[in-house]
Amino acid sequence: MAKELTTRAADYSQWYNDLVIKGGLADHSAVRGCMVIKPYGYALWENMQRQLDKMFKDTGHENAYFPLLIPKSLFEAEEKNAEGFAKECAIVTHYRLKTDPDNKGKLMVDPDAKLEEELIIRPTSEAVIWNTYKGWIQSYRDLPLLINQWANVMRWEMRTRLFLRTAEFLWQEGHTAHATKEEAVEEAEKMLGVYADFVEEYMAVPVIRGVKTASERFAGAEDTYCIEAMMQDGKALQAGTSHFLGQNFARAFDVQFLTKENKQEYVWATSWGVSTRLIGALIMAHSDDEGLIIPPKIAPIQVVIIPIYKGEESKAVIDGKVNEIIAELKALGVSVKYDNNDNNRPGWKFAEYELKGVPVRIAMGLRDMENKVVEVARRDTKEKQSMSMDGLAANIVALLADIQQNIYNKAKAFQTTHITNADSWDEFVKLLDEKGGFISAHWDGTAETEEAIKEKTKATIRCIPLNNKPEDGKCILSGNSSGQRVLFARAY
RNA sequence: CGGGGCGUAGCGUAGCCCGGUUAUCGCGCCUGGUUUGGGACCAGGAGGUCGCAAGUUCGAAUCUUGCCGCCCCGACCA
Repeated sequence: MAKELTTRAADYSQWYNDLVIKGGLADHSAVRGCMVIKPYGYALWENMQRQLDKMFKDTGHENAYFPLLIPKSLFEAEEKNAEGFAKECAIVTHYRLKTDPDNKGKLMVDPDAKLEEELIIRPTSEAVIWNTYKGWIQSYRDLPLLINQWANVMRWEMRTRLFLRTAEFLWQEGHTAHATKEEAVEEAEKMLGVYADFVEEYMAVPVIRGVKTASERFAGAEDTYCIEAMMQDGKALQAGTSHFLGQNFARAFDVQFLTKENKQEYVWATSWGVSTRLIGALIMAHSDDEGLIIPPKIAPIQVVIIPIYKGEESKAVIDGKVNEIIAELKALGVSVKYDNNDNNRPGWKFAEYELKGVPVRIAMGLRDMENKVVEVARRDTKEKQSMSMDGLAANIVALLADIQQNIYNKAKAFQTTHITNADSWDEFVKLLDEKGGFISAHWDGTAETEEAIKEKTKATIRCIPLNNKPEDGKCILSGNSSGQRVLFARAY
């Protein structure tokens, strides 16, 4: 890599960009703040998508699709939500171009084709979805309504970063309607659990489950639950959110239902989402200076096989044996790539697949064939070992599981050593500047103090952990009494 | 949106301050050959609106102005 893993912001950004681009995941695009996701990156997203989708369906949700464009009048219906997103909307104002009479070969916006009402390119779909739900919900029998959408959204962010904050990004957004408050809160918490399970089990990134403070809440929500992950430079990243929306959207879009008792009531709502930002989290949590490290459970390629041969004849012999191995691996559900491309030499391939983060590499030459072994290298530790061809596939499956666990353990150890208690202001500031990570500290619960801390240190309250234990203490800034610690960090 | 940097072949770049033959080098690409256990070597070859536009000049990659785009830092960000 061009730059080494470091915590200096500019160098870390360079390191991160190199990983994304050289790892073959994505490119910068010529369109402001957008990116091109390359086939390898998209395959990774598809694997994540497939697993998440399964988990959503296992919890009773169905997929649907809603429009990209939202009429301004709909968008502004829920005031807080509209206000929260107003600053970062792209807006469609015209529907036609025409040739420019003053500029040959160029096109201009046709002033006669101005829309009467502007259309907002969705930054999130609550408005258009709740406007639709109004027509779908009449009775308690229509509830709960549990729907998810896979879509792209656009937010005109001032500053963009590959995968972490692009102007256009891919995500899923779940939008549910319930008859009771309790059921909606339960749904929001349940989906947060689904996210946490996915990110920890499949992406091997440990997370803190928590709830946001009022000032960090989603625009239009009553409560925002989140999972927070720790990156290798000591900054936190919000990896997913789940919101209890109360009856805010139901009131804004007049979504009422008749109860068993024949009473009109507003429904209770949730929304929840994760995006391609998860790929950014994956990269920054695991990768090293040699390139990406992708956990086996979501890796587009789990095993790459590289033949080492001299001349066409030996290549044919090795091809034959490798095809047997591939068949055995595939039978056990392992995704394999055999790179017998003659254009690149083995050393080049070794480096290439390390950059791409392929978990296991098998190399086989004539020497190995004679001894009935292969050379197996694991990406996470870079260890190499000789493995017998007898029972190879089963051993590879076991190795993949071991790698998955090891990647998680390493990230977990990093997270654990980067949650530090601070009991005084000086300690708090020193930790932020010298160590980073999550800092567990007492806070008096006021928005003023939270804002003041952010102002002084750029650290925000990432969350109040769900499993928090009550503990008496004094706020690190104001000195007022506090009943529990909260997690602070500088964040992406 | 403020500050900084950059834009020259597919990628990375030299040249620019101080204007002057045919625009430099590396990687990649094409052809042939030798190679292949950690990013091979030799020989030959192809590839350029120097981001766009206007201006200054006998002459502009180089100077001036405007515009466009990208990256980094900050502000902003559920």
